[in-house]
Amino acid sequence: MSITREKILELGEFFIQTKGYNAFSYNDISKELGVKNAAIHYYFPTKASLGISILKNNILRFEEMTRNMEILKHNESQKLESFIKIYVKSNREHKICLIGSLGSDYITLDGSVQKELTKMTDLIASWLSEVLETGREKGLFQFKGTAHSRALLLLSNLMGALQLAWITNKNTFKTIHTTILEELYI
Amino acid sequence: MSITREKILELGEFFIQTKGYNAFSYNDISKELGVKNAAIHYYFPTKASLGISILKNNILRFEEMTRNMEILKHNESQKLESFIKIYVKSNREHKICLIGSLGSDYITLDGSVQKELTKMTDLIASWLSEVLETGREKGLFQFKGTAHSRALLLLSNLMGALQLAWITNKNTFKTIHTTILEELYI
DNA sequence: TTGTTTACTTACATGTTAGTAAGTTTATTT
DNA sequence: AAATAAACTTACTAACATGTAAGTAAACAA
Repeated sequence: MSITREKILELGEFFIQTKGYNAFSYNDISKELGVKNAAIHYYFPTKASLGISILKNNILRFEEMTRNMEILKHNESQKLESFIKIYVKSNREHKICLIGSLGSDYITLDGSVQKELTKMTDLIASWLSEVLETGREKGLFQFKGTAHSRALLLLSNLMGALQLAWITNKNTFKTIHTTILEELYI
Repeated sequence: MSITREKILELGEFFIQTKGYNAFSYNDISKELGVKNAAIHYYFPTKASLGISILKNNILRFEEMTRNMEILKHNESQKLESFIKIYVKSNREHKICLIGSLGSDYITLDGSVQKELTKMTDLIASWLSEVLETGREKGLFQFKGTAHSRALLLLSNLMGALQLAWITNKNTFKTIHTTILEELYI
């Protein structure tokens, strides 16, 4: 409910997606916010607590998004494209995926943050899996293997594509994005 | 030629692939090696210089590997599988890909390290692209789109899969790995 | 044998990090 | 009007980071 708290979460997420978890500090956030270092500790006593809150926030937003898709009666193609749009937006904003960023720092994360990251990843993979399976049954998509393995393939692809785009710049992300869809649609 | 120098490079690479570039310190290396901090600075004055040397080393090893494949007259399937084997090994050793690890820290890297990382990535993508194209012409592989876009897709997939495997543990990597090959082979 | 180079160590400078304790201001409740 | 709670700041600590300067012991070269 606090506006400062919300801004801290927003900035923390931004820094994870740009500099990475281990490269950003409470000072980066406090400077940007125009408060002192200790003010961030007031809301999030430890960096792990901030990490957890950012992830919990993302889980809630993801659940809200998928709930809305059901209400708006999106079909599986629309659902998948909405999901991919998140990555297209990240790429435009020169950010990488939260999962990808925290994933590559996994070992250095506090166990509590690791747990939340795993939870979020499992949630997304499960949802994707269901969308792919239903879409295939309806004849919207075509692919070999299980929907779950396809979901993991897609997720790792989007994650990796954002990172590759940083290194090679150009339109690497769009190239990969297009190739994924070309293969999936009948 | 120096054995200490070689060991520093080895340890630096190991730490990048496990803890990440920003999470490991010269102290991590010196402790492991049984020398003092300043000894690392003797060989690599700055962390960026160490990063560059690790990447240059990897480029040399990659070029040697691909050269050997030509000499041993490997076909494109064998070439591709040798490449993928690097990732299978990384997964077994609980390491992520150098490109993926440094890629997600890209913004925080010194420009000189960024440049070397881009060079290495372009080299690998180009080689992969050629293998895929020739393999397709020979009827070994099947895929839509350009070989270059397929190469980027494959690379981002392998990169992402290693990171996802850390988060979800289980046999995520093998699942993705199998799915990639199923799709590529005729 | 003397000088130089190699491969370090000791010791330190400087900055940054996560985190804490105690105090202050402002708003809200009793 | 007094007490309390929220939202901070000030001021600090301990640890660790990258990096440097100066010294040293051993090997090697002239």
